[in-house]
Amino acid sequence: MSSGGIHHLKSLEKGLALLEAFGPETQAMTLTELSQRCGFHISTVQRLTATLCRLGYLKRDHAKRYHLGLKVIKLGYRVTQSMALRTFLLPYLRDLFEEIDQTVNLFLLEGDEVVIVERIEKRQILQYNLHTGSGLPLYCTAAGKAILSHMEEEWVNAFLERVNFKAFTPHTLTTPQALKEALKVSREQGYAVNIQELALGACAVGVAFFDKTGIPCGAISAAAPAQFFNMEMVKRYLEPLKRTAGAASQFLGNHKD
Amino acid sequence: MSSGGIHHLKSLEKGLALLEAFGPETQAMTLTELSQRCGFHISTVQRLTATLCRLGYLKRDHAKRYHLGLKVIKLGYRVTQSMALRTFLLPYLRDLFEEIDQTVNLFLLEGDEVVIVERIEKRQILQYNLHTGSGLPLYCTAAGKAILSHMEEEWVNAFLERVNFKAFTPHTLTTPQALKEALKVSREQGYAVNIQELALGACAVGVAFFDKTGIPCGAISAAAPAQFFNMEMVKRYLEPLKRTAGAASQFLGNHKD
DNA sequence: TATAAGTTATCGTATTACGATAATGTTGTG
DNA sequence: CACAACATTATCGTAATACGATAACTTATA
Repeated sequence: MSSGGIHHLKSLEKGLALLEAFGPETQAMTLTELSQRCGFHISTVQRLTATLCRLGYLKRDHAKRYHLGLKVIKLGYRVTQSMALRTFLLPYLRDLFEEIDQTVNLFLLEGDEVVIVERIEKRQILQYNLHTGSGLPLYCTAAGKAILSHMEEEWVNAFLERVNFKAFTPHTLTTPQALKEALKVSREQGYAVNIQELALGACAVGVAFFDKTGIPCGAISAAAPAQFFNMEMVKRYLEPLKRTAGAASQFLGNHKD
Repeated sequence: MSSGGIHHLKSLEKGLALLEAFGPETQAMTLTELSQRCGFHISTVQRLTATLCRLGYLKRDHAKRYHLGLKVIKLGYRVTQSMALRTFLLPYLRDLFEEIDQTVNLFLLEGDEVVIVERIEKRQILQYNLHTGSGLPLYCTAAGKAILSHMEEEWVNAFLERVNFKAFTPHTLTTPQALKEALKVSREQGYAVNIQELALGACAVGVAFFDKTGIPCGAISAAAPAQFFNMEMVKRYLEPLKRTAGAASQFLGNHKD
């Protein structure tokens, strides 16, 4: 009984941890590699992989390396399909995209990051490796800062305690002071901007929306290349962004989730 | 020890089954609903949901209904990120999209269906609810028929035994005979077409690719609205499609997975 | 071919997940 | 408002199962 609640279903937790061990750098792993990476006994990994393979969540190649199976994608797809907010907002997002002709994102707060739940991407030379499911830090994204700016000070302070600032670019805010100041401005303005804080060349404007208890739980953002980004543009995007975020808040307020 | 292999990690299997219980029609479920739907004892469901909530795979709203959590999306995202073939093909697919200016799809065979692994969608009036992770039948998709057409006859016969034909449109092939004939033509041509067999107004051309053992394991397809679709178009798309599918086959041949 | 490393199979034991039941909380109805 | 019906949470003894050590076997490496 190590951590957390009273019910602990170990093998379920371990099985999911095993799936989470895979990533861009670890596409294929052998039994022992998995055992080492997860810190599980090799017998345990053997049982886990056997079960997961049988269910289609893992595949094994002829070199006895394990890969994630397609069942995992299908599972991920289930979420977007079974998310009322996303379904509701989809037409609004399409309208927003048509109106501003820039990449638009729907983010939801998940722990200490924002996760892309829907993204309509403008095709251009510079393509980002962002998709539904991508998790991004709060402190260097327009969506994240928009959410933070509406959080209670207590919450923000606790967040600042545990966050590990990383300078993705020279423009990334990496001190609690700098971030707090930026959040104050954002709060007053009702929107947040990200000017090349996460990636050079990438800018965005984000507006938060709120659940029925008034807590910011997500944001809509519009992204644009740095060379086209300016205050005039922000002003132009602001009204449609606020309209879309407002629709989200309203939906969450009426549909008691 | 009901079915399958010797190792059976029940709670892992049940936990994943629980997640799979969610879908467009079942976005939010209570404990007892989940218990009924999955056929698990309520105590079991209680343990499963507690564990999954703690791990972020489920969320519970104030009405005590469970929803899929964002962790599931993130997990799904892991697959596409950790799939060598997809990473390799992405630029080819972008080129293909530019060249033909139609929606292109990368499908992989998974059981008796094809799953979209990557999709570059042309924006147009008619938008389909298809995304990465969508699973589609083999017998009424260009990709599926392209794969089937290169399968050994034995395999196809076994498939025809177990498949449950459903007429999505009046054009859907719903008999083994009709399908077999179509597959014969496809095999000779080296590509398969889907003319409004899955959805009215939707057509596609698909070309299969092969793993290193020569078994067809996926397909590239190009989709177009029915009003624009004709033989001349197929001819125009064929060469770039074959080129892309060829790249996939070559990749799978060299990278021993 | 010899040696090491990795994978699969076996098995007794301690742990854990199971499901019945009871207690508590919630919702709907007269 | 009180009662009933239902749903959720907590408790607990037992049976089952997941655990991990070990051995047998297979595959890579020098």
